Amino acid sequence: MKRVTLAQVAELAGVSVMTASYTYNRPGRVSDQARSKVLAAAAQLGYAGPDASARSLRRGSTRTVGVVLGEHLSYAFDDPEAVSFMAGIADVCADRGFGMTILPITGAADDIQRITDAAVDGFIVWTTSDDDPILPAIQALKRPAVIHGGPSVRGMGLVTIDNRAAAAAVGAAAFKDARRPAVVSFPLSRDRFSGVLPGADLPEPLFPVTRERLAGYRQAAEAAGIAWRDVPVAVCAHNDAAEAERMAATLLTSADPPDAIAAMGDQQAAGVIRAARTAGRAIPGDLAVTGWDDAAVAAQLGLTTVAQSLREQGAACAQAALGEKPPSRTAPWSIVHRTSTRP
Amino acid sequence: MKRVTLAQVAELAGVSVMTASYTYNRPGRVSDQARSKVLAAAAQLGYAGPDASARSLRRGSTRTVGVVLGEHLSYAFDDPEAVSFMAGIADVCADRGFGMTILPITGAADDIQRITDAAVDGFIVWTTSDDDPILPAIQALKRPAVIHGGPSVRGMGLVTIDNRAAAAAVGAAAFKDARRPAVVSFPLSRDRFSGVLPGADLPEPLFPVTRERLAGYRQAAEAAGIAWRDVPVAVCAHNDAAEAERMAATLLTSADPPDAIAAMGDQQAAGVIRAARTAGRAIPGDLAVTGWDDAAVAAQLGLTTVAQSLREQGAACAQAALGEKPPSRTAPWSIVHRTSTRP
DNA sequence: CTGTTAGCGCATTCAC
DNA sequence: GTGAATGCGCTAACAG
Repeated sequence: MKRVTLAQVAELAGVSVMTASYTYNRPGRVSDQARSKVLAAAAQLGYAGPDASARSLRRGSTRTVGVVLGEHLSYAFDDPEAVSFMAGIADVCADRGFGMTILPITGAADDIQRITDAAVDGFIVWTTSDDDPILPAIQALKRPAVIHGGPSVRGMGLVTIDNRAAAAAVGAAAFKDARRPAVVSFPLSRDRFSGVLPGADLPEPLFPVTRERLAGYRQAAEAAGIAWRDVPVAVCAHNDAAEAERMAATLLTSADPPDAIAAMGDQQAAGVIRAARTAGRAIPGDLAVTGWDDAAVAAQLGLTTVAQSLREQGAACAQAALGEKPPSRTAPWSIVHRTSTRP
Repeated sequence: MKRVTLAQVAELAGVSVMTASYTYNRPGRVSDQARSKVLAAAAQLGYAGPDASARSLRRGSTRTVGVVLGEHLSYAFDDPEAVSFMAGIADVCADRGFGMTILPITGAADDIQRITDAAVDGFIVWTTSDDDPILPAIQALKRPAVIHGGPSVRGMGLVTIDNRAAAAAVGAAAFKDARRPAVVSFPLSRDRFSGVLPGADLPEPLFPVTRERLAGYRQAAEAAGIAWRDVPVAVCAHNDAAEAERMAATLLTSADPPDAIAAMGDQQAAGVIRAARTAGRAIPGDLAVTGWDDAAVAAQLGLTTVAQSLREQGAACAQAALGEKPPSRTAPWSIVHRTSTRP
């Protein structure tokens, strides 16, 4: 069973190749008679429509966007934030008749190969670090590209909220009336260091999102009269509830335990809350906690958090990657005050 | 800035097109000298590598698999089961250097168009209904295709567990010592009917997974001496915790409330447990509950459930869609007994 | 190790 | 409303 071509269909239908092509691409420009002959011939030969690769080559576009997901793909799917971002991309792609190709980054050298080989018209890159080698690779492709979160790269769009301002705002809620604030942080760089350090001793974070949020938390701490060197920052290697719970347990059992913890994600905050329960701390009395993203779990737990629509940001990225419009750069956010912080 | 071609690179490098081509595809077959000339020319022209569409056309394969996700794509990403299945696919694709294109199904007529237009070598279809029109469309493409869960379609592979047997087994745990068992079910068909009916009055389910699980629950009920007509089945329009919670609340406040509920997913079971708490029912004393999939939430809630590795099944689907090996058909499962059922 | 030939399957011209 | 020619950018198959 070999591949059936449009030419064979045309021949069997007794029309030219172009008439057959029009039947699929501009049905209106073909007479009913010709069209039905073509369709009949196609059915008889088992021709299911024009070949996608040939068509892409011919028209110079694949009608597909590539979504670059850092680290394990599984991580991306495990992360509800990433997932709703993807859903926003999917909304736009489905509407425009575009496909959406997932380009998983494994950390191996062939990542770049997969990027340059991808049959896509544009790229959407999920938050990564300043030094990620895929960035120059995508840049060199000179196709429309957007980065979500950061970093900001010449020639590529950026869709993000003002992470520093939002962190300062939610940090203010977290650290209100606190004597001993702490932070549970996303990874600083791709080497995935994990451990607790005073804020002032942290190495420079290479993930812009992490860097900005830390800067905002620092502002909030200092506004509350606490020096950054006195704020323990628990750096997680990965963004998940389990590691955050372990980190929070460490903090809470230390000599001078925190009475406020600002996390960087709702999942992390959920882990912190579990650790607090285990340690017998009341929330917010003994410990104020804040999250980020206003996920479902935030509402369930009464978490004060930063609300942003990852879904809308995903949609904005998709539009930019399709070349429809320049990315907005600054997406809206707001603080949702709930019961996990002191009133 | 026009598209740079391999021919231009070859010309600038002073070699034939094939030498340039080999430089990218079989670096070993080219002298160091030629290779560096080609690379230098490419760098000078800003050539980033062979065009993916042209390459796909030429070699007759796209090195990409298509993943067909029912309903809203967002649903797929919102559902942790689906997500770990996707991660399994991604594992295999990343390893083989394949891309992974998401083909979202919106329910509109152009779904089929998107399927036939997809530049993919094979298809993986996430659980759907017997009458889903995309099935014949994919079948007609005569490319490797696998369905997860069901239905079973001629010419397409199937990767699934024995849902009926697993349902009978977990149902036995759920309905142990129960006088009034009930079921919280996935949708029966794509029209998304929602409501509570006696088991015996249900319309024939068109989703094979739902059908098989219902059949298993029926076996379990009858084995416990309860007629299927006496088992209320709450059919949800969607697979999420919130709707399951509402359904369970309805069941629990009815005249003759259940003392055992077998759900079809852990998320649903989590919703049932929330409803039980709200209604002041003790678990498993007043109400036994079972889930499905052994997700993280199941361990947290002490849920008796069916364990299966969606991730491994995703990987198996990917291998089949790549034509590496025929699908296994029957994946392993087991019952995990925890504290949500009577000992 | 390198080059020549010959299309892959289709859609954009531009005729008629 | 239909058709003939042309080439999109690349690589398999063979020579040399």
